[in-house]
Amino acid sequence: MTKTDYHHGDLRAAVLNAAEEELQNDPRRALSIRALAGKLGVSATAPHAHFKTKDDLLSALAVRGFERLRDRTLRKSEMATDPMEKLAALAEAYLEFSIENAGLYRIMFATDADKQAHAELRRAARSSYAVLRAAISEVSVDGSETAADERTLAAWGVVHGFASLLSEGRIPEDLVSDRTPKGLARIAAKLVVA
Amino acid sequence: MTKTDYHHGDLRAAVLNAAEEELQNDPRRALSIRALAGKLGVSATAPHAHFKTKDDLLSALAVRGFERLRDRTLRKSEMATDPMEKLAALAEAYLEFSIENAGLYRIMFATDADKQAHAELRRAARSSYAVLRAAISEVSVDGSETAADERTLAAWGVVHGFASLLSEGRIPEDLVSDRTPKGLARIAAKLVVA
DNA sequence: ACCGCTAACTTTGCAATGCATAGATTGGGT
DNA sequence: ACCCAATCTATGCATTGCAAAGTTAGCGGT
Repeated sequence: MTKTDYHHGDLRAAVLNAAEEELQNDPRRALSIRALAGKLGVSATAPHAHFKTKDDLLSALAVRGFERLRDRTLRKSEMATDPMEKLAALAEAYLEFSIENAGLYRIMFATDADKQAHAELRRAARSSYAVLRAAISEVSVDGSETAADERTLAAWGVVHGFASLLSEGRIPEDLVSDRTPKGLARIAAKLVVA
Repeated sequence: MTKTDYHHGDLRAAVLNAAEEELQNDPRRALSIRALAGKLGVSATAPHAHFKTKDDLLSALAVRGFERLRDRTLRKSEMATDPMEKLAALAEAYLEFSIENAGLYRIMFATDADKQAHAELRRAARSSYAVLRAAISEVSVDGSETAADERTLAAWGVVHGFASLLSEGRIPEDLVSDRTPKGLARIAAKLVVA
């Protein structure tokens, strides 16, 4: 922070924080760089110094999201001892995250541009994946490596699918009674482990 | 078609077709009403008469998508007699659709706005769901109704999850050897039916 | 302490876009 | 034959992402 506020201090982080806040308030509304800048009291194009394009901003947000997702699932799964419980806890944490951070989650998996090009983003996504992979390995100690990989992919598929459908309100309430993260996680875990 | 081309004839359908074409050419590029209008040789705001907002256009596209998805999965699954084969065929058709119509698929499940408000869209999505539901029922004749519902949801979750991950290029190739629709469908079907 | 360099920020401008409004055109129903 | 409602055009406006050029200030070397 300087006396005059010509230099913001850490505008990059401030923009990311403001963006997340905006996503919390209105998860489905598209972000606007200019709006964020205005909210922070800087000129409309100031963020451009830190994010060359809007995709860069979205990618940076996605990286944050994957890191949080990893931390959260990891923390929650560590609380369980039984492998099966651990898997269920993982799925539950994943779904909770996708609900509570719906806006961020949407951006994480949005395919608007070539975000998959960002190395850092790939790494962050991988890191989240690894948590799930480890839990699966514990459950299926007898299976082969490729079987575990298939199971991991399937598990991610189910949970991610649930999360997607949930966020779009596309899980009919009359078909599944318990649409809470816990209930859906139970279904997913049962499916994977059986 | 009139002599003078003041009246286009069926601009609504033409816009939808042009949009789909655009999505084929560049599945991740955002649609532009004005660009579509230009492509069709009408004024920039002409489509506005048929689609009050852009969301209406996207919703109409999504409806088309769900109808095609339903037809395609239905046709493909009917070719199989064995219930298990039928399920696998369904999953495969679903994944094929999501790949070949990546742009349309993205819009179908994009949660940019309150598309879930459109009754017609909900009906179309339901219709797709029903096809899967029927196939699941055949597979698990012994289970209870709620079990079948859970399985259906899980099945949709897996397949939709795979499709999403696939479209985002987020299925690591070194983890799963066969990333084709057939290979992934096999994994999904195995998971659901086991 | 001074100076220059560079990153951070502002200003300005442009093009694309969605949308509203008002006006022109046309074909169909009465 | 006539009206009118649907369809399309013309115009204008606000928002947005982005580029280019200028301004400011912190920081390191001398």
